[in-house]
Amino acid sequence: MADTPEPTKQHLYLVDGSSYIFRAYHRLPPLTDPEGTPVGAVYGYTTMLWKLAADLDEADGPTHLAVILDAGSISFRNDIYEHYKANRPDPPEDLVPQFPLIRDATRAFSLPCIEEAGLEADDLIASYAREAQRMGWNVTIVSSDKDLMQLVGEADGPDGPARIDMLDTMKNQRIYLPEVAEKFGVTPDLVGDVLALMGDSVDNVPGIFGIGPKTASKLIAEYGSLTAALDSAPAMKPSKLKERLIEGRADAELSKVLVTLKEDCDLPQPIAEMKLGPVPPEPLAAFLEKHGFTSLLKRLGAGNGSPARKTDLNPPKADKAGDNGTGDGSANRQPPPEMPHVDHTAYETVQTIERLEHWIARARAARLVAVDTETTSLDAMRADLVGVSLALGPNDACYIPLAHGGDDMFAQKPEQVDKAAALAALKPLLEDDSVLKVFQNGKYDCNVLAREGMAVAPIDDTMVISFALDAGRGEEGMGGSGIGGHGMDELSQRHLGHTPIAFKDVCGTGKKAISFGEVPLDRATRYAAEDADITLRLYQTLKPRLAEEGGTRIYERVDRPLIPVVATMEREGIRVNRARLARLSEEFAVEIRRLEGQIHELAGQEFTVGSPKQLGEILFDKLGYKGGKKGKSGQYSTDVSVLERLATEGAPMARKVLEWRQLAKLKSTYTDALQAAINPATGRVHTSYSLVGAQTGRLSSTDPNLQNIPVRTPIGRQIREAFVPEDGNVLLAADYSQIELRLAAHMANVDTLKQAFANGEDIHARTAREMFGEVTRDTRARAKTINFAILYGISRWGLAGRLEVTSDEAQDMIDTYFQRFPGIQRYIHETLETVRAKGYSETLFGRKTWFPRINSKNQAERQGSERAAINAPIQGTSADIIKRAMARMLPALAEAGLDDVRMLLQVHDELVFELPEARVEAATPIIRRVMAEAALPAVELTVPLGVDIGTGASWDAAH
DNA sequence: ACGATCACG
DNA sequence: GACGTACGTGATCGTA
Repeated sequence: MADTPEPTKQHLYLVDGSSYIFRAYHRLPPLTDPEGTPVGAVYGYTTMLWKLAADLDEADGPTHLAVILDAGSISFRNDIYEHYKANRPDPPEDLVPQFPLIRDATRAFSLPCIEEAGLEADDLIASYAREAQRMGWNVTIVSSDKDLMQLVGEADGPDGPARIDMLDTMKNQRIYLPEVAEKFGVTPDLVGDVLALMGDSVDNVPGIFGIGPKTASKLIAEYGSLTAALDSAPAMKPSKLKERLIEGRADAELSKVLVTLKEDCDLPQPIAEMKLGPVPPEPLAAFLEKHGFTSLLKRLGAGNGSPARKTDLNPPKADKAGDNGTGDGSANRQPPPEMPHVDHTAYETVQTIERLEHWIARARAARLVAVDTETTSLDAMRADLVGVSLALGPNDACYIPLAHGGDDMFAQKPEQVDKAAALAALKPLLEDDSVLKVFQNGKYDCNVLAREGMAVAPIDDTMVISFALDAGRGEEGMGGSGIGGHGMDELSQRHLGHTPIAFKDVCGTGKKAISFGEVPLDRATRYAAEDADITLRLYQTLKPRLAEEGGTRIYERVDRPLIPVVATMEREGIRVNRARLARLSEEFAVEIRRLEGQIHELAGQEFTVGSPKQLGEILFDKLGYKGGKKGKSGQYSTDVSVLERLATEGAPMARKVLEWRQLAKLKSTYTDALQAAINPATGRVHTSYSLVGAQTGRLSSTDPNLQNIPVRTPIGRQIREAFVPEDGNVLLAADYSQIELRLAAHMANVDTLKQAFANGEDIHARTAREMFGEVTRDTRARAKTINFAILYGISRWGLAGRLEVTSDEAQDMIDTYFQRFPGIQRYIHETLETVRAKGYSETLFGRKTWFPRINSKNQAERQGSERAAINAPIQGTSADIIKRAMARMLPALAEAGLDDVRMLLQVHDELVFELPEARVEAATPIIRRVMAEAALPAVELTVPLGVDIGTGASWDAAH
């Protein structure tokens, strides 16, 4: 900054090389260099160094810089505690050869690289940081290791305060006191105490068992230190926590020693030698050349100089040498062309109709515009439109507020274009056939805009593109959100190296959350325009990959056409009979209370029946039933299989609990929740389908989930009776019969099974005949189990458990199956070979599912991936087929003049329609044909696809 | 926030 | 030598 006092303060950057490389490895695609050496992590590391070196001259950039590495896996901490870091898995195979390359890369930049046997990088960093601080320098630690957060803060130096902060280059985030407080709830000097209580499973620091981050922060904040907390334990009121603190004291004290950084190491190299200057280009060029980092090489050449001279590297525009080249998700690809950094100040707030017309005209001319809507709710059927943002190029984006300032008619509202006028102006653009609208999760925006009277088309969707390219590649533990690693924040992080403004930072969370319409326009613009900006950047990054990586077929022919179809289904919704649900709720409540009384009586005490923990203790400890098995959580298992067994062994309580559970489930999950889900405006229930929720390509359904409405028991089926058509209409349910087994027969080319399907046989009976020689209730049921086991990737023990036979007998059955149905074994083998080699499986229509853990050294993990990989092509092909049917269905019906047939629901192999009773006869053959022929012409199956159709006055009756 | 449980294909 | 055993989902509850 111009007003920075001279001379500039010295600023030491300490790069935690070891931790960076691990994170870069997991975040970046598996690039290889021309010789086939894996270099993805090294590439990430190199771009980061580049950027840091280029920041010399920046206001807060480095004047001095060093990379600190771990010398080995053993440190002085192992003398204190032999298990320290003992549960670290070996690094992945393709990361190992990259470790030495880190030193090469650092040397190529002519930067000092420091390591010391017996010391961890953290200790060296701590010692250097403190020394620099004593000299009055500022220090930035480039790492996200939480242990290092202990160092953050200011100390008095010889000429004013000297500050230590951290920089997380993967998240592009500075870490200072507020960030530490947010993570640990305490000041940095107490971070070690928190860590000592909570432990660290990655480093195998024990902590105190049963105390996690939340409890640890609370205790330390409350008592002021670890010692004080431990000392206060005996005086606490009796509780689990008190016991744990007393029993775990030694563990905590040991942990404290382990997490405390050694700040007085001898410094292997003087700090003065870390001065950052122009980087000599020759060694760097040689390194970049050797590993095929051509885009960096080009940048080096074009800049005609070193990365340490920022001005040499960059075009005149505000284009810093970028952290946006941190990977693009595919092997052996060039990083995308450079994009300028996201610049929030470049965005325009559109507040007049003239400026709006200007943007619309530019969008028309560009023929491509990224669009994002801001609303009051995540539920597209209840959301009110608050504003729209548009992006035409990087940093070339605007936000058009439409309803900021709340509902209060008299409140002072910010200047904004009249909503009706703005929408009228936008409508022709959004409906223009010749202008492509790009969204991130466009189904949502299209539904919101549809409710404003707009049929937005054509559209592209970066989330759906990402799914076509990278299903299964997302981070672990992303399930549940329904977007499986394809959300905007993850994509931006992964492909652009940029962390967008978080919604919660704009609107807050919990009770203090405000609606987007309450957000001041400047902040709203930064957030909203950034979303459109990023969507456009993602599109430019991801779209080219479709063609390069064979994703076009699945995206253009299956997933993309489905977006408006599913959007329409969501808007249709389905009618439910509220009174009927309410009556069921009441009946269930009565029965639940009755059962609860009986259960308490049998237990001889009151307890929470819904608590598996308490129930287990009652059954196995108090009542003394045998065979209680505790899982890894130390709890008895009380699931159906356990309770069924107890019931047959004569435990009356078990049967009662099973009934209680069934009713409690039906009431809370269905009869109560469905009533609450009825949309007051439409009187119907509108689920939300995720197009990217299931890695195999299936849809998933949330809010509410209408894909798991009970059907298997008579009592549960009563809930289906509450799903009804409008007066004069009927519901029609059409489902594929045994589609996955049929596909398995085709894909594994099993003649016996194919013939059985061609002849319309009962496939489980046929299997029973082949395997056991005769068809009885029992053999058919066993055959059915075995058929499913095959689809899911069989193991002798798994089958043995289900059939209640020994694992030897199960093995015999598996052998027999493979013998009677040759082809299955070969299919399994070949599928696994391909997945191991390529990393992904493919459906008949070319949908990829990635299995990053298929070659894991962890056997359980690997075998899990293997089973999933056997199933994915079958489940995924089935999903492709019904999706193709859905995309064709309404046009086919309309062509026959049946435009009053509404498609409402999809349940994996079933479609549910609502139509006038008089249309059933005409619609049935069309629906059957579209579904049965959905694979054609792309794939000619060697088995017929059977479709069962029924109609009725409720979903239950339609089956 | 997470595990246990259970609803579906 | 031990591990832990069927694929894919989402909602609810109790516990922490």
